[in-house]
Parts: sequence; C-alpha cells; structure tokens
Amino acid sequence: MSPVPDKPTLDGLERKWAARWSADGTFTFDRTKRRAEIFSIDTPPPTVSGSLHMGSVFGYAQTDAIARYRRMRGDEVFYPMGWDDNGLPTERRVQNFYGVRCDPTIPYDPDAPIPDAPGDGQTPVSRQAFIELCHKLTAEDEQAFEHLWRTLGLSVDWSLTYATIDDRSRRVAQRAFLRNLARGEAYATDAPTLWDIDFQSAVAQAELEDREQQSAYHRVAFRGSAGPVFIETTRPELIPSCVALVANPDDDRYRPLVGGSVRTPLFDVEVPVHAHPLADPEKGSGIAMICTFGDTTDVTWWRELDLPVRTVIQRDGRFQATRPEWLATGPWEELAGKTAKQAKRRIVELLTESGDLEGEPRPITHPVKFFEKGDRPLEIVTSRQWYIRNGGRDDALRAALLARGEELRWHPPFMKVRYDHWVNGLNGDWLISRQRFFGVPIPVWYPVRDDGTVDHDEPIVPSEIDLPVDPSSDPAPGYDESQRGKPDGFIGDPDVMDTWATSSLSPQIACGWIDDDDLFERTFPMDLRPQGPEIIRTWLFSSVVRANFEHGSLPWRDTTINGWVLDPDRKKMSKSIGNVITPMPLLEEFGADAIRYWACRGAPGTDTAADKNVMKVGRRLAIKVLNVSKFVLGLGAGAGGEVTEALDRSMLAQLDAAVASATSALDAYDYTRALDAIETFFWHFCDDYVELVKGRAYNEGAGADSAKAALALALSTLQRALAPFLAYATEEAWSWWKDGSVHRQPWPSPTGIDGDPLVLDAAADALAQVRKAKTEAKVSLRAPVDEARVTDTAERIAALRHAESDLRDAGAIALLTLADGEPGVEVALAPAAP
RNA sequence: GGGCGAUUAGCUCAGUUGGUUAGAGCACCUGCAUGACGCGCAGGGGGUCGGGGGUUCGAAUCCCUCAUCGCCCACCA
Repeated sequence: MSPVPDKPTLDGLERKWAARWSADGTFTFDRTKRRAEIFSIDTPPPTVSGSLHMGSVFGYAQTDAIARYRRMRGDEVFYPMGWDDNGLPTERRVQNFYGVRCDPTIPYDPDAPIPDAPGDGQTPVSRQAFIELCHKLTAEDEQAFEHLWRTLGLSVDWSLTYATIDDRSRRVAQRAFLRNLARGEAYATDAPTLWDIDFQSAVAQAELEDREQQSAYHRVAFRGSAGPVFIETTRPELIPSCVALVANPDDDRYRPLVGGSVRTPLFDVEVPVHAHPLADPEKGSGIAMICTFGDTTDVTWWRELDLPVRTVIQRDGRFQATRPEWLATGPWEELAGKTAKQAKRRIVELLTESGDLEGEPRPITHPVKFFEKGDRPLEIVTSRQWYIRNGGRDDALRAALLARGEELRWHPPFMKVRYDHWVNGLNGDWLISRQRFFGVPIPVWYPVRDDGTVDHDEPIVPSEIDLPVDPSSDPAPGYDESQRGKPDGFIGDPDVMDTWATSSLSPQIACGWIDDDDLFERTFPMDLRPQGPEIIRTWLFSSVVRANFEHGSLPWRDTTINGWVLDPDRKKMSKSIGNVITPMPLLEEFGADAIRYWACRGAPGTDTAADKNVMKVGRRLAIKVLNVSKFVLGLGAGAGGEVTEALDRSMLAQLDAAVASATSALDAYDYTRALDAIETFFWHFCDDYVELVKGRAYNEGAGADSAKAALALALSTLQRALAPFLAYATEEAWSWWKDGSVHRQPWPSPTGIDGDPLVLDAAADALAQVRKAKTEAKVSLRAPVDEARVTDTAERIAALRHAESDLRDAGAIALLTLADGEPGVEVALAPAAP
C-alpha cells in the first residue's frame, strides 16, 4: 500500500506500473496449471517492418481487456507476443534503409564491409550479409513495438516472445512442411504462376489485389481461309504468344471456324480455333486469342484445351532476346528485350503499318491483378513451385475446411461469411515458395545426376532432429559441402517459404509443439485467436489448414475479429492520403488508459474513428477513478460494519446488476457492452450515491458504519470491474488501500446484499429536482432550502422515505415533506443572505 | 457483377426477442467556489432515427427497394 496523494494524477502512471508489473512478474504465466485452468491467446505477431499506427493498438487493447478479465476470473492466461519479421516487407525496408540489394551470387565474406547506417544506392551484398542486415533492423523495430505495447499496458508475458524468423519458428515451420510433404499435403510442380516482375517472385492468390487500370481494346485481324477474323485485345504485344483462338460453342458467328485454323498477324503462325463455354460472346468481338499467358483465363483454356506453351515474357518482365523457335517470320527483333509496355507500343505501330489493326484503339478501364505490395501488373510465368493443399482443387478437403469454419466460434458471427466466401472462391492450392531471401528456407535438397542435371523428383529431406536447416549453406544429409552443384552431388532448394507458411503455425510455435510437449499439452488447441478482418483469408484460413492437417482439429475455439480504424472523418487511413495517426503522441497526450478506453469503445468487428473526443472521455473517467477513490477513502470507507441502510443496499443492488451485465458481456467477448455497463453505473455512483451519503458517512453510528461499509464494497468492486479497461488508474487507486495488484484480484462477484434499486433512483431523481431549482435560481448547490415538497406515486414515495434524511442532507433542505400524488417537486429556497 | 457491415442530435456512438414522451458523451448555451475532482459540478437547448414503399393496433427495430460510405470477393479476351 502507498499513501493517497494530495493531488492524484495520471501522469507517470504508465512508467511506474509497467516497471512494477515487470519486476513483480504480475503477468508471468504459471505453466504448472492444467489445461482446464488455462486460457491461451494466439496473439497476432505484428509485422515489425512497418510503422506503428492506430490500427496496431486498437485490436491489441481490446484483446488485453479480455485477457485481464480472464485472469481475474481465475484463468491462468497464456498470452505470448510474437514478431512477424520474416518476409518481403522486411527485405524491402532493409533495401531502402541501408541502400543495399541482395545478390545471391556473391559469396559470403565475413570480413566484407556491410553498411551499418542508412544509405542510398543499390550496393550489392551477399545473401548472408543481407540476412544479417534484416536481423539487425528488425531487432530495432521490435524494441520500438515492445515499448509501445508496454506503454499501452498489454498484460503479455514477455518471456514467451517469439519471432517468425527465429530458430524455434524456423524449426516448427520446416517440420510442419516436411510432415505435409510426407503425407502428400505439400508438393512441388511446374505450372503457370502469378509472378511479380519487380520482386522476382511468385505470389499466392491470397496476396492479390485488383486495381483499376486504363487500357484499350485493339481490334486485330487474324487471317482465316474465308477472310479476316477480328479479335479484340488489351494486350496486342502477346500476339507472338498466341496459341489459339476461342469462341463460345453456342456462338453461331464463329461456329464455322471452330476446328479450323487461322494465321496470326505479323508473325503468320497457324493457330487452331477452339470452342469453350468460358468464351463470352458479349465481350469484345466474341472471339478471343489465347496467349501463354495473358491472364488466368488463358491458363484455364490452356489447361483444358491442352495447348502448347509459348512464353515470350521473361521473369524480369522483358521480352526474351532470342527469337522464339515457333516464330519463323515476323519482326521479332523489334520486340526483343523490351518491357511489355514498350513492346505494346511498338507492336501497335507494326500492326498499323501492316493494316492488321482496324480503327483506333478503344479506351477502357478494367481491373488488373497486382501483388498487393507490388507496383506493376503481375505476369504469369511457368515455374516450379511448392504448394500446400488447401481445398482449392479438392472438394472433400474444401468441405472439411468449411466445416472447421462452422466449428469455430466467430465474434462477431457475421465475420464467418468472409471465411466461407474465401474458401469457396479458391481456384488453386496454396503457393508457399518465394524466390526471396529473408524467410524460412524450404528444407529440401535435390540430387545432381552424373550428367549434371537435377533430379527434382527425389528431394532429399533432413531429419526432424536437425532442424532448422538452410539448404543454401548446409550440405544435404549424406553429402559433403564440396559436392554442392557437382555431378553426383546435390543442390539446395533456393527458395524460402512465404511468411504465412510460418505465421500459420503461430499456435504451434507459441505452444511449443514437439519442442515442449508439456507446454503444448497445457495450451493447445488455444482458446482465442484475435485478429483483423483483412487477414481472415490469409492468417486465419492458413492456420486452420495447418492445424487441420497436423492435429485434426481447430487451432483455437474462438476468434474475435476487430474492426478497422478510420481517421476522424471516417475515411480510411493511408499513407498516400497523409491522414495516418500514430499512437505514441496520443498515448503521451491522453495517457494509456484513455487510449485503451477508446479502443474498447469500438464494438467488436465495428469500424471505429480515431476520435480524440472519445480519448478525452476516457481520460476524464480515469481521473474520476482516482479522485472518487481518494474521496471515498477519505470518508473512512472500509472501517468495517454492516450494510443496514436501505439506500446503501439499493446502491449495491444496482451495482450487482451492472456487474452481472458486464460479466455476461465479457464472457461473450463483448468488452464494449461490459465497459458501458460499468461506466454508466460508475458515474451514477459518483454523482448521486456519493453525494447523498457523504453527510451520513461523516457522522458516527450505525448509519455511518453502513455507509462506510457500502462505499468500501462499491469502491473495491468498481476498481476491479474497471481494471481490464483502465489498467493504470485502477492499479494506482487500488494501491492506496489494498495489497497486491488489482489485476490479480478476483473479478467481482455479487455482493449478495438484497436491496431495492428504487430507493436510490427515487432519491437521485428528487435530488436532481432540488439541484435544478438551485441552478435555475443561479445559486450554489449548497444554498439552503427552506422547504421542499416531493410528490410521486405511492411506491416511489415509500421508497424515498428510506432515504429521507440523506436527501435532506444532500439538498441542504430544512423541511422535507413527502406525499403521494402527481410526480413533482416544489422547492422554496431560503432568502439569499444580504 | 456478387457479398458483408454501416447510415439515429453539429460530432462520436448506445438503443439485444417491435411496446409509454428515442438515450449518452463531446461540442454549444446558462449557472455554481462545494469537505475528492475547474482535466470539476449542476442545469438547458438540440433528432420527421438516409429516401421511398410495405407488414402491424403499434416500426429506429421486421420485409422490399433505392441511395451513400467502408471492406471483401469476381475469368483482366
């Protein structure tokens, strides 16, 4: 306990109590508890390579309120934090920050200088040096995040922190992958893949976004035996890639052509004309050219019509330098080495000169697929990639994963349809390999045959005990490093896994799967997955996929999906608009409790504006907690005694109702409704009950004892009920009269004291009328009243009689009369003193 | 094109099975030195519940439709 200060303040509470919680191990997880006693939370590992923003604190503060509530309910809360530091965002940040670029062909030299300060330029560094820089920068970012989380007051056990690139995570990710591989759930195949030409990597369906782009239909003539056949295309530069034309089987205009062939303009390549139901008679001219590959429909046609591959665009987005073997004639040299954009411009000129372009290109706007973090449209290239089955090609698996979605308890429930839509809309398996560097390596090697060719069909895998491995620097089992790349030797798979292939295993990483069976048994499957709505299709879904394969269960029982944070004008915050609000200045201006309050006022799943006015209200509430605690303690609350007075029992009955309402709301993860119930009662308590009872409490005797006992009970209850939200102010006020942390106290249970809620309500209403009379007369609330006459229903008057003397005290009323009748209060003020 | 959510006072939001005169906070206005709180306290004004239909004795609440905002999805010829 510490003395009540003369002037309570919120300033400095974060620093004071964060240090104390850390020193006392207030939130340390006790791993001796049984599974039934534990509440485990699969905290989202934030991407540390980004800047901190309000969205970062919003969901975490809400989850922390739940965590603190569960802890007070007696659960041992398993609440680890992770950092998502692996992957492309980190690489990009490192490239920009240090001015470097990873060149895996450079051999690692431990003595080579590597930048250690911000720089610009494109200094090439070895793969290992690049990875070291990634580790270095993320370590700094992680400190900034931890500082923010500690200031905000997250009650995580910081000794349980993991990072998605650390040894433990790499071991889990590789082990899970190898088990997927052994069971046939992971496989590699050569197939057309969406490809980002800037990042030089394949990307997955979940990472796509459509962007509206300006384009134009070009009406181009193919030569048919019975005259020209016009197609309309937005990508005329792909004419050298054309492998067929396609029309709808029911389209009478083109039926005569189907089964025959036409010749491409400029290059004079003979291509067949096919029929396929996917061809839309309404689009363009109704007959389309199929190229390998212009878009994903091309891929479908190519596969279903069994067409050849004629790729001209390389992985860097440029047309290949050498003339493709299927182009016997035509102006290939005009296109070689050009980007798709440059080639389009040139080919339009060539088509115009040859007379194969009819009319002017017709401008349109249409959606084009981009990598969500990319700058140029995706191309489709054929490459060998690793996949994990996700139901995109398998109806039984899809149904099983949809059933997992049913089994999961969603808060709020409407978020579940996003999962269903995503799973139903999958059109392929999950592509997990990335041609990048800072990630978990695909843990396989391949034998090199005696002729120097690579045997991809017989991958060499490590034993689980040796994980994590890096096939780029570790030799394959049974081989010596000197055999790397040699005939009869081996090569390592050069790819890394996508970030989601690791973070989808966050429950397994956090709970110690295989590495710590004892912990795993006590924490998995977890209780709660809190997360944002935009990553249902990635993080949530992929986590369900992995747990379904590995454990035959859900990874957790419940999921809470938080809303989106909008700017004060309810616009989406984005860097380009420049309306991004950063949390640290707000934490300093209003205090952590105010920010926590703001976050918890945002209902589950509801988009919420970053509104300073709400933070101000939270700050006011926190200050009030300090002040009313000081006052109530100054009245001598807690001196013991029995609650005998009807007014006191009435207040406690109302308090019990508020707590009961908050309890059921929190059990359903509705922290907003809980906060509202307690907050509403709290102000009623301060403004009405404390005012009515303070006179009696100053006196002595049974009435005073009753008041003091009731005040102590209420104060203890309110401090505890507000603790999940106002973590600091409640802890501070609790320390003035109790030992131990309020956050380790039991959540309030009913006081068990019967009372009639009407007594306090009737007294508060009558007091309000007396106050109104004084305010309208523009006199002090302490001004004496000669006579007040309260009339009301018999029931309310009967209730009021129990609080008659308190009302007289609080209103400074000389003569108070109560009578049945029409509701009303007549107040005769004493004449003003001269 | 499809889906989900939102639309209530100037602003931010409650309003949980349809039921007396639709609530709160902020802001605004008018007051008040009061045993803690002036980062306070008391009181007040302010809303045809997005528009239009419908069901019902009765609709902010249920149904249909339209509009606006946000998010998600969709095969880009």
